[in-house]
Amino acid sequence: MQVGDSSHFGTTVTSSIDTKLSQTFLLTCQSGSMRAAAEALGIEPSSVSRQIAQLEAQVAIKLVERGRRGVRATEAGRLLLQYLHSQKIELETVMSEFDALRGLRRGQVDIALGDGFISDFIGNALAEFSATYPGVTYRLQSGSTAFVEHQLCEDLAHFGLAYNARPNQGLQAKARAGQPLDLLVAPETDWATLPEPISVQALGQIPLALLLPGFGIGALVRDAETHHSIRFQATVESNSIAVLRNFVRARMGGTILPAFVVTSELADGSIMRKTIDLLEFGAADATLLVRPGRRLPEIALKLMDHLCRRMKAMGRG
Amino acid sequence: MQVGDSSHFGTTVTSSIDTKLSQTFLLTCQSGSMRAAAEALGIEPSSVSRQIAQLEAQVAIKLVERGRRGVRATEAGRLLLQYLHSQKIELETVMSEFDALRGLRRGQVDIALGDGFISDFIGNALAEFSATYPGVTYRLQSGSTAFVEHQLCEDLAHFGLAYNARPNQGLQAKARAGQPLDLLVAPETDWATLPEPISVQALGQIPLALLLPGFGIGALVRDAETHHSIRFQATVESNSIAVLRNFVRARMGGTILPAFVVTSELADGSIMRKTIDLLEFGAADATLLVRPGRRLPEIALKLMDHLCRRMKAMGRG
DNA sequence: CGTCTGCGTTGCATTTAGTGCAACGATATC
DNA sequence: GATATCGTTGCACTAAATGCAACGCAGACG
Repeated sequence: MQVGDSSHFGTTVTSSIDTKLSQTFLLTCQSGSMRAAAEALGIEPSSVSRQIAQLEAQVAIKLVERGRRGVRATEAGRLLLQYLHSQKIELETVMSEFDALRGLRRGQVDIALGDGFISDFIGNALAEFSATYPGVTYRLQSGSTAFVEHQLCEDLAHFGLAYNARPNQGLQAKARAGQPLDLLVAPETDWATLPEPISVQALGQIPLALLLPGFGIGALVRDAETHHSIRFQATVESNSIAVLRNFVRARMGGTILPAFVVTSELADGSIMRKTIDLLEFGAADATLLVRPGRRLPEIALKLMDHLCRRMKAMGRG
Repeated sequence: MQVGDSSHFGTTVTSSIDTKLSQTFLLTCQSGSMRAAAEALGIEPSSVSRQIAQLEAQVAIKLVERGRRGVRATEAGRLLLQYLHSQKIELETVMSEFDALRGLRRGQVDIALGDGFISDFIGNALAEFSATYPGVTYRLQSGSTAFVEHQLCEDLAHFGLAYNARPNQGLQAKARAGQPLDLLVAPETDWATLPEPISVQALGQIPLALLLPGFGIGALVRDAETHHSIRFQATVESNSIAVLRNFVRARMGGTILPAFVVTSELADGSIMRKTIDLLEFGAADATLLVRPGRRLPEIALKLMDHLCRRMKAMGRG
């Protein structure tokens, strides 16, 4: 029995877990295989294997089951993952307090974006915000609405913006802006003189630039086509909002988008909006989602506040 | 503005803090200077300096103020220390759950021991417990009662054993065993026939082996000398309980100790105890202390339970 | 039934980063 | 103002982490 001896133990007791090892372990469990984690980390699979083996030796318990298609966390591994997650949350809190100490001159905000068009919205809203807080890094990940919800539930993003999101899971809508899909056309064209609301039949006569069905908006438009048994003239299909915008400004036809995407063009008069006589287009909205109970960095809160105000300002304008 | 890029940042954003660096930082703040931390870690002061500088670079904020006599944590440093402490607590929880998974075949219990004599008590009580749970490591640190309290308040020990502890601070006494200081003598000697309780005058006639004043018990005895204006015959003074015990068994005289120190000798009849007619000797007790609210590893709880039962069993025996 | 593809693991040569040593600069104390 | 103590920096060196290649293993497929 050893008394007052803190340096010598049976096998080597770790009073703490090495960060590099645990991060590798975390990424491996998330990606499901060592090779995937290795690629993500830009290192060799052998290093991942050794790091995990070393981590297991330190905690003296098996953390992953080596299976046929990759690895799966053991009971102990799940415990450790849970711990690492809580660590990450706590560390974020500390880091945000550091940001506050620095006078908000540094920091990072993770945002999950629904459908591609929102990135344009962010491009505008964020540009303003970024001017106020230079030095802040924004990590934007875009994907489907389901992707946004997943990112939030896993605490991989501080908040998210999604189109037509229903707060099904443990998510809360901080702000919801009615964002009907309108017809956007150039003012000098004949389409600009059509009486509002634009009927479905009239819409069918206009050459349109539409988003691909992979996007929520694109899918919504296609749904309308089938439900009302009409066929739009899709002159252009794209995955880029910029393409649609240029299509309109070139007077080649119209497009169907939420108005806020072209805020600046509406302001300077280069594009005008016209309401469409379709219930499903009018009910669409954009939602700012958060996971309740999560403590966010100060900058993230400020940015959220900024976005909320902006969304409410243009809510139904 | 970067979208979907998570690998490239301004200066290098750390989503987590390197363990080695943070541990060095922690130890440096605790010990008050880099050189002290370096000695404790068995490395050079230059390494400590570099590690802290590196940590500060990673979080991009000054963590310590370099002063004349060592270093002091800055505001940010204190935040980080607080974080590291909570990390340690959470990690201990995880580790204890690992222990549970292993079926309690491994683990570590940190114990703070008041005055040296307690280490003998542990040596006995722990021997039994250790037989039931082999593979468990016990980290025993002994010092003054104040030292024990400090260790507990800083969560450096799971529980503590102290002599004459008053739960002044946020500490709780899990068990308290009356442990009066008795006169211990060999049965075959004349002193064994003295009538109980032994008077102070009679005590003055007996050659005694006493603990050095550095120990709580030793100090208690010396206090009694001054308060009652008597003088004991201190034939032997030592910092070792074993020396005192052997002194008695060699029939050289008596000693003043709590009876539980010589449990086995009392049982086999090689030493006998005699009550002393002194209020301050009778009121002394041993206390098992914990900091309420701290979640302890399962093994620590089991050992505490074991000790509590043992203490109560011999409480006044 | 053998091949083939994916996985994790191991041995060895190389590179990287961490360390020790020594000298230096700064700062309170006497 | 001399001095002792502490943190910092430059440089040579050592130890640890990595990359590369080959291997063992299990399921998929012809």
